[in-house]
Amino acid sequence: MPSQTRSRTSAADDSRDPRERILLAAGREFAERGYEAATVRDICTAAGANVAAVNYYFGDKQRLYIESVKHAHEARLRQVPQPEWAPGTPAAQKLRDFVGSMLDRMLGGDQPPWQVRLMMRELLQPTEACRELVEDYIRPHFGILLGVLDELTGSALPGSEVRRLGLSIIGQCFLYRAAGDVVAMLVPAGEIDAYHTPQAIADHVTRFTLAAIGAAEPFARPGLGTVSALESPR
Amino acid sequence: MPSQTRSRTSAADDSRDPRERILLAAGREFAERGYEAATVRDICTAAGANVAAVNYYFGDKQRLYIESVKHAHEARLRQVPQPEWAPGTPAAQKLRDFVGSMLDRMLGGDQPPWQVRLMMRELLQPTEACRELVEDYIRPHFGILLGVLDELTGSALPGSEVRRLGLSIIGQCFLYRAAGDVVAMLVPAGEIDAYHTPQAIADHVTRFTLAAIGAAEPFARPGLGTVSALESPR
DNA sequence: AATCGATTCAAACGAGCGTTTGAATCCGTC
DNA sequence: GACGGATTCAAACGCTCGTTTGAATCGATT
Repeated sequence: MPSQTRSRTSAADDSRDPRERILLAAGREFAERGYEAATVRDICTAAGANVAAVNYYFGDKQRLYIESVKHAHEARLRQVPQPEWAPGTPAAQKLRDFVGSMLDRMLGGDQPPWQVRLMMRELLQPTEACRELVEDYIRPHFGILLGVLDELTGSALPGSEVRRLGLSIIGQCFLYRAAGDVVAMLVPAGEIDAYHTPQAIADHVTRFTLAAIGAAEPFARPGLGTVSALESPR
Repeated sequence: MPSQTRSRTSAADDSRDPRERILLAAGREFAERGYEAATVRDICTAAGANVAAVNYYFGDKQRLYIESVKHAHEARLRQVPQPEWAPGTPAAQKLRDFVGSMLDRMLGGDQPPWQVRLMMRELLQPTEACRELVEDYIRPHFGILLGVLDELTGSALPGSEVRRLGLSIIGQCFLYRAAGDVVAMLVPAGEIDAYHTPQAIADHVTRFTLAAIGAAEPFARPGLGTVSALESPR
């Protein structure tokens, strides 16, 4: 008899280890449908394994979920390492690199988006796997960003302020990942391809941030005042 | 026999109309657990109604879901109308008002957060109810923001640029709503209450945006250059 | 070739789900 | 007070889910 009807999903599925195959299929399924809606039957079918394999290898569905989140997270870390900067790299360049790689990681087409989608679910509605994800993955990245911002502002700002700057940057990128469908509804049809690619967004976010910090020219020089103070023209 | 064991949830539940009660309970349940995990039995128990009431009034679970999303959306529109500005109000003031009311709507404690949470689910993983939500609720608000930004920049920027500015502002606020739990993990414990209240965030986002546009002082005046320039230490 | 633990399998179990049913109850109308 | 439609109810139906079971199969070791 044939070993199994495989070749159900992508090419990476003929991994020798069935445990690995199930983890992959589970990640995809959980990412696409969510924890409740995903069924172990569908996962096992996609992995070319028997229904009982989940319980044999992972105990139960919940542990499979946690393992698949970790697995996707580790795969992502391997795929997109943080950029290394030569000493003397301008801080503005570092910021552009950081934002660009973050957006690539979130939206980039060179890797399947389901891994990020799975992690996104965790961030939006934290379960058990979330804290681990934050400590291992998010916080170190956030720390790098804070370092760049601190350098960029000449260490003139208190930590709390730098953190808020960092969150402002992440928020701008995050919107495209989390609510990309809605963004696509809000801007004219042809504009997405021209002005909302990862590259274009990275340029915009970097320029926006540099201008706010005072390390680049502002977007406009309107004659309209602030709330109470007045601005000094060039 | 007693009419029913009510008083299960909040005070607004003794609405005379059972249909209304079910809609309210369904909104809360769907917001908290998601569509799949929420059960009509729990919803009906919370609403003080019989299980069959859902099918009697709404046909099936999916139609109940769509109705509850619409219901939450309409209630929100009634609760938080867009601020009106007297003629001559400075654009910077309008921006602050807009951001503040958006954050209040998203995070504010004066109204139950489950309505926004329910709508958030729709934005993140659009279903049938999403397009309607965008057209009726999101797009008009976005239009107001674009108007303020256009005024703020003296109509000097093309529409595509203004839209990206608008998305940058929304993204900064959106992060706190969608990933608030993670934000709380990333900043020191005591800092949330001091620097990440709706008021404080609104001030920060407004200042950040005004600085980027050139309508306020930048956050720092570092000697650090842009990408091509070089930085000079303090 | 026999052995034995590891793995795979088809089949079934029990629970919980959304939904249906048909009778009971309510309530305005005549 | 009898009628009749609207509403409520307890009970059950059919289905799918996660999980379990016990036998069949595999593969290295003796």
